[in-house]
This record gives sequence, C-alpha cells and structure tokens, in this order.
Amino acid sequence: MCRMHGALGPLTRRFYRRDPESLARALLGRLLVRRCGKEDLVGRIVEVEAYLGEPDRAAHSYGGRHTDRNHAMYLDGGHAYVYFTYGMHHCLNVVSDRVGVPTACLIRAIEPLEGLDVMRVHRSTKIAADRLRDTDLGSGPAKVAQALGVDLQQNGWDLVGNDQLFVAGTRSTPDRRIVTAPRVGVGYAGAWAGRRLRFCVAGNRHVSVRPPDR
DNA sequence: AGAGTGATCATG
DNA sequence: ATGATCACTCTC
Repeated sequence: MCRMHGALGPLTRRFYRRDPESLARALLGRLLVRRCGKEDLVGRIVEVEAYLGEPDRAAHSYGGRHTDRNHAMYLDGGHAYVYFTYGMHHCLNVVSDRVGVPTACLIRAIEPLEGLDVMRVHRSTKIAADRLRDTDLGSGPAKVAQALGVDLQQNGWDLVGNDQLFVAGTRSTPDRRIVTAPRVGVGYAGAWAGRRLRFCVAGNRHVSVRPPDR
C-alpha cells in the first residue's frame, strides 16, 4: 500500500457480517485494493448498491435462488461475488452478512487513486487509452471490474486475509455526505425498484450514470 | 435510442 | 430446443 493512504489494518470478518445496507454505507469512502504483480491498483469506493437477498426482487438470490452463478452470495460476509452479464461485462460485489444469507453490495464506482496507468491499459480494450479520462476508469460497475482486472477468476475469493484483492480500512464516509437513490437498472423489480438502496458519495465526479440530486 | 454479446432461466 | 432477459457500456 502506498503510505500516502496511511497504515491500513485489514478489515475483519466482523466488519462484513452485517446487513447489506449498513455494509454499503460502511464501504463508501474506503479503499478497494487490487494487487496486480508488483503494482497496486487502488480506488476509493464512491458508489455502492445493496441487494437484500431472498425477499429482494432485484437480487440474483431472489426467492432463495441458489445456482452455480450466484453461489458466492451464499458464502460468508467478506467474500467476492463476481458475475458475468450482457455477454461481455463483469461486476464485483462484496458479500455481506453470514454464511447462507445471500446478500451483497455491488461496487458501482471508484475514484481511481493509484495505478491509473495500469487501469487505463485494462480499460483501453473498449476505448483508446489516450481518449480515456480519469472519470472513464471506474464510473460504473463493469468499468470497476475491468479497470482492476477482476473477472470470474476472482469469484468466491475471500477478501479477508487476501493481499491480491481486499478493502482497506480507512474511515468511511459520514452519513451527511452520503446521498441515496433507487438502484440502477432494476425497473422490473416492482416495489423493490423504488427503494433507495443506492448509496453515493455526495457530489463525487466518479459516481456512475445519472448522479442523484440529493 | 440502439447495438452488442453470451450465460442463464423459464417454457415446452 | 427455443426465446426472452439481463444489477452494462459505447456510439450514434
């Protein structure tokens, strides 16, 4: 870790074993770290969505669905759930709560802090490197995964005690700087579509599509 | 606003 | 088997 971000103790299992709304808030402002070879890629988490499991119509585990694809949601809090979608994109979730409670937090955006050159290379399969602005590196869930070199290989990884992929423990964002909004792309989810389970750092430039007003 | 892309899931 | 859907992104 770059010393500029301080000596960062690893987050414990206890940190992740809570409900996904609480975890989503606690993740905002913390550092997502991906060690690629000798290079550290680091981003500050600025947007997260909570998926509440069995009752949540927008969750992959809605109705208790348990398949090969979403198996990682059933792991203990602090594991990675990575899924592949639209035939080309990967998205990274942090599993919340306990074993058998299939809830998770989708990392929707990061503010890139370290290793921007490598992130740019990772992302340049889509956009020419010289056209990529820093806000194109992590302003969306599939961008985050691509910039950090995360795909199905990381599905099910334990983020606790792992130096290749983990969340580092700086202070989280105070509630007064967090804005909530309905989740993105879940219009099919009936009453669940309207619930404010999207959490963003207020005014941050790296928040993904349609930044919330308040 | 539409295309791209393939795993997944509900049907039959 | 077949077809619709999809926690998305890019370009027009």
